[in-house]
Amino acid sequence: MLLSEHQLFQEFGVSRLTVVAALRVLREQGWIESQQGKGRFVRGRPAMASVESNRTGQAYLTSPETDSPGELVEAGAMALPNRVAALLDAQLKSKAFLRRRLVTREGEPSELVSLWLPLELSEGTDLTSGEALPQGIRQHLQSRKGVRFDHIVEQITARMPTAQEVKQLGMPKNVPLLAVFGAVRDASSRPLVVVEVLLPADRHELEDAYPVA
Amino acid sequence: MLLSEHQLFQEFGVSRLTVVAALRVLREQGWIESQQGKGRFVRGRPAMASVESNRTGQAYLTSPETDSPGELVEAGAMALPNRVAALLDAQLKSKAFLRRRLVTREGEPSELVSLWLPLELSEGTDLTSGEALPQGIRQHLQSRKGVRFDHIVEQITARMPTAQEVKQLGMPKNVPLLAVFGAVRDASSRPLVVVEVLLPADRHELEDAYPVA
DNA sequence: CCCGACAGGTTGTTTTACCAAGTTTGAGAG
DNA sequence: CTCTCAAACTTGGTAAAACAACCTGTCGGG
Repeated sequence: MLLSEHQLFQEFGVSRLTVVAALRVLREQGWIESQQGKGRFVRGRPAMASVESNRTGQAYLTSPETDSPGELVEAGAMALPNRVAALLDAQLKSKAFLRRRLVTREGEPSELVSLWLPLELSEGTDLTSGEALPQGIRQHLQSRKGVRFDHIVEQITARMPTAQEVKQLGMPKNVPLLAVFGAVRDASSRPLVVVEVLLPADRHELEDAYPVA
Repeated sequence: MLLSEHQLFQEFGVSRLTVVAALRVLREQGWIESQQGKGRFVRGRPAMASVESNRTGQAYLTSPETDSPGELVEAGAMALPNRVAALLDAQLKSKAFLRRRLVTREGEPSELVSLWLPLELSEGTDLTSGEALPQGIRQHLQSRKGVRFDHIVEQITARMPTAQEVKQLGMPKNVPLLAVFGAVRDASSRPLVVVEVLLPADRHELEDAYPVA
């Protein structure tokens, strides 16, 4: 149990409102809980703090490409796969700019990361060049094109790899792939970019932590 | 741009602090943003509100079993698989209570949901009976055993199904399984329960939405 | 012995007042 | 015409005070 509001604002020489405002922050972050008439109690959440929340789609958009070694395997305008066209609200069989990188970890091919951009969003950016971006993709697009990332709709599926994917990723052909699609949207729900991450299931798994509602 | 604080508290006949408190809630929920000296501006997030956040582990713990038709295929003390033992901080090859249900949708087998409980947590609960629970699992355990769910660590993997799983789920044997492990913990990080959900990848995918940090 | 009223604690919420800090605008000096 | 600067707006934050709702123990009376 915590000290009462009265004790706290006397001890720290501030007003009651200030104490309440501070305790409200703690409550909203989940550290304490309060019961009217009884008091405030430490709930304790060093737990969630030690397990980082780790959303796959997010990571590839914020960290610079130069941080993870890899090789650009494709960059240019391509016809959209159906699923990506749906996520981008685009016509079936229409074209968009594709940038695909094979990321390597410890010298071995590890995952295949693809970025689809509508053509008008790719113009005037460094994404069309063959170089690795020294800046995060999110940072780059927000400053160059004036768009604002707001939220991500993430879909996770599993499927068997194609022959080409087996070759590129150097994986056994009877092992499934984890496929993560992240559709980035702005605040008015307009799709901006789609990221697809292909992970061989024998070498990767996804982990995330979240509070119970 | 919104009306200024001055205009708002005059119009609604409340104090300025009340207006500010209300606007703070809107800001924390992402609807508006405020700039000191300029004003408050609608940011607009009907988007995130329309896409429900949908965590797989969560769903199976809160909704009652009687809501989803299915059949109990296993209930009793079992030796723990290695991965589950690790998630429960238990000794390898130790035993725990297993409750496994085959959930059916539209008359067809759809997913396999397994619940592992340490033996001391299963005592005195209705989970050991063969009946479907009319209450959510979370509700049941919190009231019967006095434990409090705090957060979930979720791992997502893909693998090929075993022969038994192919038979139980009535799925093709060359289609991978999406496996979701949810380790439920209390506020001090002590593991309470592990849920495993097995989803045939040709019929299921996971979808979730989250704000860009 | 039991039970209800009451007092004194707690948090929840609002009001009024004041000052600080950032932005914009326009009047006046040059 | 241009520049400077002050005034008037905005949000951000604190102080002191009051009342409401809730919990818990104590002190009675039955």
